[in-house]
Amino acid sequence: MPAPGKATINDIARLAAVSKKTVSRVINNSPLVRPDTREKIQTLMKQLGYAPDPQARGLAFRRSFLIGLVYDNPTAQYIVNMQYGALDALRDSGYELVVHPCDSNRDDYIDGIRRFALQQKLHGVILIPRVSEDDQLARALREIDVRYVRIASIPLDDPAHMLHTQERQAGVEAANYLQSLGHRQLGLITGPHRYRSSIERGGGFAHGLAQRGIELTPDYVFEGGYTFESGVAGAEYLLAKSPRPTAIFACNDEMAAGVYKAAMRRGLSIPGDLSVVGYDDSPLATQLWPALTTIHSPIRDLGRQAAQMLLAPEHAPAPTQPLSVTPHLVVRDSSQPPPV
Amino acid sequence: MPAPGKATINDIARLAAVSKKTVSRVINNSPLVRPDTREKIQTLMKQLGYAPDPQARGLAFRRSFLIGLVYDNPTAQYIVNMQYGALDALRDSGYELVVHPCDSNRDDYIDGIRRFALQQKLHGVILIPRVSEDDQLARALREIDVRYVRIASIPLDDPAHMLHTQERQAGVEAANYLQSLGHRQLGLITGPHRYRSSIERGGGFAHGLAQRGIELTPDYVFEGGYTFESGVAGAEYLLAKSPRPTAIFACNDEMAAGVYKAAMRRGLSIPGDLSVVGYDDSPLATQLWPALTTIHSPIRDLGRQAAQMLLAPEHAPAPTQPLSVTPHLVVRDSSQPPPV
DNA sequence: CTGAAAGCGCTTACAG
DNA sequence: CTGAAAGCGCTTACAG
Repeated sequence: MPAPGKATINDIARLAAVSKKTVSRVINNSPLVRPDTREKIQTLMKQLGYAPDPQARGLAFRRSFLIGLVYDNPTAQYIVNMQYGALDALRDSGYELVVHPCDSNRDDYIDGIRRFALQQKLHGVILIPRVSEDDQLARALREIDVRYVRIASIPLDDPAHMLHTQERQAGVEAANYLQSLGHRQLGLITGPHRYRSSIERGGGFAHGLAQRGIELTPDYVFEGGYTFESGVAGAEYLLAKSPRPTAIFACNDEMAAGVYKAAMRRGLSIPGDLSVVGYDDSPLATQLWPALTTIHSPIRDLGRQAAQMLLAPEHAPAPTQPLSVTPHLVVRDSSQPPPV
Repeated sequence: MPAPGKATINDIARLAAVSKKTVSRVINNSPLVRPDTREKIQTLMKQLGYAPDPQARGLAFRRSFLIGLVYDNPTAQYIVNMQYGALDALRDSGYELVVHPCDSNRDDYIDGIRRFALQQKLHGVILIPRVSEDDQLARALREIDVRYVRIASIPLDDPAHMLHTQERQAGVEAANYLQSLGHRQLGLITGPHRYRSSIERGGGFAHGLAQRGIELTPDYVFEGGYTFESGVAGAEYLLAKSPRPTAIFACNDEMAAGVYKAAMRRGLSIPGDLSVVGYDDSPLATQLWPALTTIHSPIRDLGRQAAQMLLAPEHAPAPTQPLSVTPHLVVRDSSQPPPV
């Protein structure tokens, strides 16, 4: 009797009086096993606490049971939620999650990911913005025949490889909300233009306003860097304008926190003098005072869906439309109608 | 000529006109290879972009090249920094990092980790508070002969398995600092008593004050839950006392943010009326206004050291004293001498 | 210092 | 529906 957790396919085969090939069939859910044989084997596996060795299986299969999570530099909360989501889907699947941050500013970064995928014979890879926006990376993965899912704010790839975050739509929602409160003089602090998400969030906001007949002139738009300091700078800029905006939409919460600082320094009260809406619903949002109205994206769901897509059977029917996930506005205490 | 990244030990052996055992010796840095043979083989490996297959190696070695990172529920920033640190040490080592969150409130959680370690034949495991504080888990890992490193605020294990965070010392430093500013009436918001870190941080603070002749009476100590809301509650409690404390030490930044909220609601200015010191130096610390004075711990260094310990040669001399890492106070804008 | 044989724990390809 | 043989890409144990 082998030690618990140490049994091999040979132990099971011997005890079940079948060949190891039959045990293998049970492991791999082959239909070509008589029901009673299958049951006998499954019982035995449970009794011995048997789990097939992923390395041996991987060696024979010529690929591993590892999913890679590849990202450049999102916020900590984003990464962690994504990991939790992916792990939700991988639980009890026999697959494990290997984290692989990278620096997409290095011109050999794709090579690093290729080597990673090749050497570990990854089953698949989840790509998060902004690396997910890189078509060259996607092509490199296709070339070496590694499955991948790209999480992005626009449909950049086949539906089978895409998870769409609908950030533009969320920008529209922020615009509609502020308009409905009665704001007419708005300010926008975007992220860097090289981030597709920034363009979508800000673009959606401007579009939403335009739909309701409010013009957002370019001098009320400030390009930030998704950082606290750039939020401060953006707010300094916008709050010095005349007429002063009564509401500011910042394309992430960190910049929104910067807006708080600039407003407080000027003695402006939030939301009395200025409404602020952020994006991300980071932990910060509820820890600021007043609590921040912001856009919540179901990041964990994204991670779960991405992992599920990678685990789907090889020839499962591909969706005709990219799967997507819908962010929504969370109203807290940083927004109200403009002062009269 | 095999495709790049697809060569095997057999290709190398054939092209070098040696046996694959000799190639294996080069891979494993055996000294039993003639220098010129070694060099010929190494050149060939580089030319073909050869990297040994970790699964095949693992199968033969009876253990994998995976390091597990096991944690319950620390903050996102902590997890991510720990991961970056561990990956710093693993880079180009052939080892990969597999993340494994768990729920230490479930009574079968140790079993889950055991199965994970056993099935993946992990090379080693990094344990973060609070799972690192669980002796039963450590024992379980020892029983199945899996290497582990425990990161904790007190030396719970052999030096070879410990990384000591010196949180008590940091608590003392916070006390000394506030005392030196002239504060005599202090308040303390601790974390939950079931967290060892909370006891050390708070205990160090009280001890530091006592050393300088300042008594911290129990009614000026509030047991929080490391959450924002508990920080608010703690501050509500402390600020209602008479005499009112002129400074509060919160055992993490999230609770310190809660103190901000409570103070602002009461119309107290920070740091004019109340000094606040936090712990963690989370992103929040610089995004609050005023920026928070807090304790910075080199989490990434911790992760790096932990991984290095796991990679150390099997019979490397163990340290006689646990390795440790020293946090330090970062003074920002939330602290100043008490009002006169 | 080097190598031929056997084996790690699985699966593939084939046969029945 | 089931199995014997060969192989995945490495290392161990042994021999020289």
